[in-house]
Amino acid sequence: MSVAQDDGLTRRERQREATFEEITRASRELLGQGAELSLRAVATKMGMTAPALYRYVGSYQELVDLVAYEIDKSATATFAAAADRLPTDDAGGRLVVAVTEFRTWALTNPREFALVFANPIAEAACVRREMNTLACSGHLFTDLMLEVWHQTHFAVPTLDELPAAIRESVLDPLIPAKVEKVPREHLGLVWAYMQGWTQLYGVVALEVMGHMDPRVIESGEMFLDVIRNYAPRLGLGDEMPRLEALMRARIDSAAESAVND
Amino acid sequence: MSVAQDDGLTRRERQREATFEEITRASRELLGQGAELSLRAVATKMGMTAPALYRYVGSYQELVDLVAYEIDKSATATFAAAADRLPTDDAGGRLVVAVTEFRTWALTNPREFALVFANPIAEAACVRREMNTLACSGHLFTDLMLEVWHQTHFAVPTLDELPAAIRESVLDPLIPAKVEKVPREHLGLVWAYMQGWTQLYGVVALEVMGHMDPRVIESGEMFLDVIRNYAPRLGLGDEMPRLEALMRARIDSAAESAVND
DNA sequence: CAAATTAGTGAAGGGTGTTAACCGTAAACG
DNA sequence: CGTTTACGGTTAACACCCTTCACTAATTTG
Repeated sequence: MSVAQDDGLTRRERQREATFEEITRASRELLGQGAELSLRAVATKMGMTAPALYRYVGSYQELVDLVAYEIDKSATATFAAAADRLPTDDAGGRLVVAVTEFRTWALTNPREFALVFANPIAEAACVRREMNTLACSGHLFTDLMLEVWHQTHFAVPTLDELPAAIRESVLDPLIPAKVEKVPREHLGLVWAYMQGWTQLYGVVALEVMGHMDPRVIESGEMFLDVIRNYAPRLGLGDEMPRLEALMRARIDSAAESAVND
Repeated sequence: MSVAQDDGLTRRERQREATFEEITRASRELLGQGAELSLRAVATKMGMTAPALYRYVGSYQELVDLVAYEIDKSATATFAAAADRLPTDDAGGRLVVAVTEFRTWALTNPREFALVFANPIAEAACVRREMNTLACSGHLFTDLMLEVWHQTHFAVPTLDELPAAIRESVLDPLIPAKVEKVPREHLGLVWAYMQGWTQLYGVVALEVMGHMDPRVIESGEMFLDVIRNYAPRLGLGDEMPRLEALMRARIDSAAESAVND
């Protein structure tokens, strides 16, 4: 027996899946309440003993990777939700609202951010189950930028304008962007995406790590400045005043809800 | 007695100073050979036992802060040395060469970089002895940028053009830049510096953390692109071809010496 | 029903930071 | 000068940490 239930999973498999879910849940609770992420703490929080966790993860690092992936997935969902509060014909608005949400999330959950985006070890190990489930924040931002390109048709460099190393990279991108729909002559779009990600990651990481005047961080002006300077490359220069208003609204409302925590 | 020697330090104080020096030396050796930085490891490397270190640092975190500060100091010296290989009248060259050296150092010593620039805890604790010895990489880059401004007199926003939060921050800067010599109406320079630091930190941190296509990192094109896009704000737009050649030379020579390690 | 896989246990080894009690020796004081 | 203090080190111990091993009870499988 054990052939199937309604979802094709045997009873044990379902239980195992539930345990995985509980592991990430317990881990995120720990992280959220400022505690260290440790095998023992997670295990005891689940009413288990530490060695038992080795039935599910091969090492401590694997646990970290697992929850990092799960955090990325759920955080990305909130970014997407923010974008979806705007109509689909406002690609620029959707993009800036999503990146603003990214910044707010990072500043509110610095440990989670560090785990996912500043963990030098995690990287290559992003290979548990449904890695191909197109979650991962990267996908979202590339998709939103692609939407913008479809609407503004901003200029992208041609392939032979690109440096050789970049050309290689955009022709065979590692970070799986949805480039299948992009015609080959417009693949410079991927380069624009890399530039944008660099800008976004840079300012957010700097703010989260705190290597900047706290007053500047709190105001969000540096973040806005970076976006403001980058937006023209996406053909959003004219729209910037409206987009900036959108972002400021979200920054302020985030600051408000931060005071009553 | 014990009043003085030639340097006003008593024998014990000199010995203590030497021990501090040995602590940072041992720590950096450990870091350099890929080991973890731990109190025990440092102690045994010095022929001591772990609790003895508590006569010098109050906690593990304090040890980390100590070596972070020392690393920053010595790394900054190498950046300055790179700049000093160019004549003083080439302020632009000196700046781009220094930041290129910064990037190379970061990629070559990722652990050290993470310790100094991605340690969320270190920050406020940067207060051991000669913190006021104007080392800290921040000082160097502000000085080099100030040189550039003296030569190109690039445009900086006036105080009332700045957002309120930024105005406060440049009028009373936390990161102690050499702003005493800057007349009040040109204090927008500090804002330009903050922007530049954001750009530099962003791309370098992204490269070090590895959240980018390795081929792009290896080529250095993203780093060059960031500098290229920022340079015009410093009045270095016309000089960019020459400056880019300078940087490429340093990037390539660094890549060469990396293959035979 | 018997066999095999699974998910858990407890004990143990080796690592970490940290505190406490103790002890020579070098400096400071009368 | 001798006495006292303070400094710089020790060992022992505690409380964590990751990890492995041997073992057991239950569940699935043939």
